[in-house]
Amino acid sequence: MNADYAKIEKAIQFIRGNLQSQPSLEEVADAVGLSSFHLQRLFREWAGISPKRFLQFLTVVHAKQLLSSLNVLDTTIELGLSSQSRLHDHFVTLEAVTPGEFKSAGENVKINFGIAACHFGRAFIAATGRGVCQISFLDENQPGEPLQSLKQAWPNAAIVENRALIAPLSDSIFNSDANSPRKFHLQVQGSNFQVKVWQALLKIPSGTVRSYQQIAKAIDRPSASRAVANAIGKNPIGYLIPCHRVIKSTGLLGGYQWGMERKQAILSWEAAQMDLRNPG
DNA sequence: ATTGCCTGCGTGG
DNA sequence: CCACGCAGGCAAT
Repeated sequence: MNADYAKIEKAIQFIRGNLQSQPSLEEVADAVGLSSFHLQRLFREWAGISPKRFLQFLTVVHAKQLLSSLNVLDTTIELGLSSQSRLHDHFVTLEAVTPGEFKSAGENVKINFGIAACHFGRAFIAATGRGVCQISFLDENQPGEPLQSLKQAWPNAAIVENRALIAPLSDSIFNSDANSPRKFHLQVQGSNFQVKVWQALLKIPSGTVRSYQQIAKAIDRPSASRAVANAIGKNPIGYLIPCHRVIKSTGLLGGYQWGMERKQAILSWEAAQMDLRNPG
């Protein structure tokens, strides 16, 4: 299931680079190095829908629709009220610690970390006794980076690898099904502003997106879209804090610290799940 | 769909 | 306090 992601990523990369020419399935398959039949099957297994449908989710038009359909309802945003359309979302609580507080109180913390395969590549996951404190997707060119930033964020902690502990955790994060949502507790450090932003992200339902501007409004700092973007870029807990669900107001994706293809993949996958459940 | 100009704002020195 | 850089926005093309 995970080795597939590499292929998916390649396919997305190719499509993004050739948007204007609307590549056919065959061309995409060619670029990835698979037969079109194989690629078709791969998509179905990975996303649950046909490639054609999936590729629609990659377009700017689609993203714009998601943004504007929300605007019609309300732009000032009550984040998180669309609970009926919520699917495959986790219930996440967040415990925030300022860097200052951490310095005095946060010693003798033990952190377990591990790397596990998931739907979107390999994930680096770390947790204290109190909760998850980091989720990063592994860049195979910089495999040491996540551990490095973990150490930097928690300089006084005892950090140990514990695959046996992390593997089931990873499983429950990435493989929970819509009918049995899991509960997670997160432990993060950040400035007040950053924490506010991250909390706002938690209220974006799976399968939908918001613009940076909308998040800025939601935290009552309507002109701070840029600062919001910066804060989002520092999100230490990928996926569970769904920073991938924030895009530019133009419908373009904006950036992603773990790679644009991955952002696109996660968004499209979530859109696909939504689509499966709620066709038409 | 692409480019370039402009901006406000949190962050770190 | 100031300078910096940013995962943005918008208008012009």
